[in-house]
Parts: sequence; C-alpha cells; structure tokens
Amino acid sequence: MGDVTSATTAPTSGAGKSGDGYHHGDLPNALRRAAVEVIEERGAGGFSLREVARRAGVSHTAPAHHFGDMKGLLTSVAEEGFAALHDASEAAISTTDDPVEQLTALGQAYVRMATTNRGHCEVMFRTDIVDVDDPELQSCGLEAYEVLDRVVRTMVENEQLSVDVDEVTWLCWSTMQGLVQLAPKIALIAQVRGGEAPEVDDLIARFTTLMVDGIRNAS
Amino acid sequence: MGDVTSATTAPTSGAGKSGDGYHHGDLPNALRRAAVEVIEERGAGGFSLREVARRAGVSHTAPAHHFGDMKGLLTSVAEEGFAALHDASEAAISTTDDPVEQLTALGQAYVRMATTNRGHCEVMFRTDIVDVDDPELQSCGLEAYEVLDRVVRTMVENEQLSVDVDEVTWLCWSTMQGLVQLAPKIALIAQVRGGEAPEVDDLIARFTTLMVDGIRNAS
DNA sequence: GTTCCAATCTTGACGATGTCAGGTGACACT
DNA sequence: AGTGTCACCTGACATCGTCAAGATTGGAAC
Repeated sequence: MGDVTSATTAPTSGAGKSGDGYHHGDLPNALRRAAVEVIEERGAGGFSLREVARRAGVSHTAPAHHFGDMKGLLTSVAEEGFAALHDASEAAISTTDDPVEQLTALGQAYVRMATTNRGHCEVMFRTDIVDVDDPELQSCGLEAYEVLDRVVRTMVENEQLSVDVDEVTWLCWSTMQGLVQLAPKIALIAQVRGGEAPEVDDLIARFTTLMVDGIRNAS
Repeated sequence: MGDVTSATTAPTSGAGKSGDGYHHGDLPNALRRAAVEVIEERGAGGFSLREVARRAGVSHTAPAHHFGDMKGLLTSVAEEGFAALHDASEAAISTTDDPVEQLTALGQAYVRMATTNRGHCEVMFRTDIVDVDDPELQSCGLEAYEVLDRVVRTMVENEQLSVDVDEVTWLCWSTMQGLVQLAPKIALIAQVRGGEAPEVDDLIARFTTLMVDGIRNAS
C-alpha cells in the first residue's frame, strides 16, 4: 500500500488493463516505472529519456510515441504521484472520524508517500519539467488537495471555529510540504547538534498539535 | 536590498574584490549572474553551462576553469543564495526586538527573498544538482538557519515556554519553505475557487499568529 | 484467407550539451 | 631573458532529446 508499482511485469502477450499490449506487455507503465527508478537513483537532474528506454528494453524513441515528449512522460509520472497521494490520503482518514486525528494521519501519510515514492515527488511540484497546463494533471492535483480541504472544513465546522478554511488548509499543506523537503536537512542539523535523529512521524504529530491549538485559539 | 547582483559590470581591467580580474572583469561573478538568469528563464531543468558561457561572452569551457563542474557553478549559486538569505534575515529582525514580530518579519523576508531571487532558490534545496558535501555550502546554510533558531530560542526563553526549541524552529522553517513552493499552486486554487488572490505577506502573518498561539498553549 | 490499415516500435540522423586533452597568450618573478 | 603560473580558447568525444522515415505487428474488412 502506498506504492505505485501496480501492474505486474507480464513479459509478453499479456494485454494490459485497457487493450494496450501489442508487442510489449504494457509499455507506458513500464516506462513510468523505469522513469521513477532513474529519478530515484540520479535525481531529476540526472534524468535521461534514453536511459529510461534502455531499462525498459526498447529503442530510444519508443517513449516519444506514447508520451510525445520528455515533459509528457514526466507529466504522466506526476499524475501517477498525485493519484497515489490521493489514495494514501483517503486510506489515512478512513481509520478515524476525529478530524484532528485525521489531520495527523494525513500529514503522516503525506510524508510517508513522499519517502516511499520519492521519484514521483521530485517531479510533482516542478513547473519546469512538467506540463503544468495539462488538464489531467491539474485535476489529479486538485483531487488530492480536496481530501485535506474536506478534513479541515469538517474540523472548523464541528468546532465552530472562526478561521478561514482555506487559510488553515494552506497552513497545513505548506507545513507538510516544507517538512518533506527539509527532512534531510533537519536530520543533518539534528545530527550536528545533539545526535538523536528525530522521528518524522513524531514531528508531524507535534506540528499538528501545535497548529490545531493555534487554530482553536484564533479570534 | 535583497538582490544579490552586487558587483557592477566593470568591463575591462577592473580588478575584482580579491585580485580575481585578469582578462575579464570578474568572470566568476559574471558566470553566477548569467547562471541565475538562465535558471529564472528556463528553470533548473533547462539550465545549460554553454548558454551561461555564451551570455558571459566567454568560451564554453571557461566556467569549468573556475568552478570545475556544472555542479560546482550551481553550488556556488546556492551559496550565494544562502548568503543573501542570511543578510535578508538579519535585516528583517533588526527592525524590532519583539521575537514574535521578528518571526513574522523573518517569514516575510524568506518569501520575499524566494521571489526576488527565484533562480537561487530553485537550486538551494536541490540535492541532485548541487554538491551537498561542499563544506562552504553547508556553513552558509547553517548560518542562515541560525538566525531563525536564535529568534525562536529568544521567544521560548522570554516567555518561559515548555516546548522544544528545535521543534518550533523546524515548524516555522517547514511552513515557510512549503509556502514558498506552494504559493503558485495556492494562487491557482484561490483563483479557481473565489477569485481573490491572497497576499502572501498576509498569509505569513496569519500563519505566524496561528503557530505562536499554538506554541504558547503547548503543555 | 487475403488485403489493408492503423498502431507500435526501430533505425538513422541532426544539433546541442558536459567534459576532457592540449594549446595560446599574458603577467610575475628571478 | 627565461620560466612558471594563471586565465582562457580550440577541438574532440560520447551522450542527450527530437525528428523523419522505415519496419513489424494485430485486427478488421472483404
């Protein structure tokens, strides 16, 4: 759960889920997985279309036929990432009805998703290597966003708080997003200082508590 | 203030600040500025050493002589960015003695720095295109970090709060970092929903208030 | 069952990129 | 005058993304 690699390899003649398999089993999926692999190994900066094709065992122009472009493939990876984030979020909030607990679970799911699917996340918020105008990408992103929005809205309404729902949503989102990006630096700083590396899940729980306390006290 | 382009062009024979200028005025600085220009135009993904050299009016291997590597040049840009962040932070907290106001000012300075020096920021937290082991880069980053750390520490001590200083520092940092990265998406969402684009400085002030309220109520 | 078509993938080529090896010129010092 | 070092250039190479054109396949049409 939380991992995106769904379709089993199906070496030959195994038709994909939607009539995609002619020669290869399901080349688009294979290319996406190879792309994620490359990004996780070399970072988004060391990404190479030809290397992706090589790992998928096809010629260097095969990706272009399915995704048109390097940007197209990366956009598809980003979409997959947002979909995975959405699924992980829905799963996270399904364990409880308390919005505050849901908020913590959401944050933890977010960070966990960012570490297990590091390749996807390195692409999802990049505006230069992804087609930000792609409507499908936008809808995937919005879908993931709305899970958090819904939880915050429920909390605010339940407790009759006088805060702007969007503002609180953005606060939570920003904090988690920043934590994802800064986690390595934080670990390094903690290491330089005292020694004990902080557990990220604990950090999220503390952050959530602090923020919720602040939100409840807002005038 | 807040802009990093310091050295004036000094076309010929103007020795730089530290005996760097032989043929060119100060090539390392010119290269850094060209690099930032390219990144701001085409994003970190569209960066090109040769294009940088072209804009600086030198051959395509000149950058290598000063920075060794593409990674070297980008690392130098990142260092410059952290130094600028440090300066902006120090300037921001100098306007008041109240730690809470300083915290807000720090956040606003952070975001403002991220928008005025977008090119630098697109590099500063990338681990794949920068030499993260470079000791000078690490010290620059730590120096910028310690401004925030100092403010949080003062606030916690002044108010005798029973919270972990590091945790609070990380919370503030994460939130600002996330806000920087998500600001465009937030603007887009706000636009799709109601229409009014939220002023980032206002958002930061609200975020800070909420967080401080939460911190003060922590057990 | 042959034909035809569209989809899938390959081969080959082009310009551009990062990096390496070796060269050129200018200044400094003896 | 000679020598070394620093700053930069020229040329070359492998690799990259992308385009044009050809090959191969699967399924439908007749």
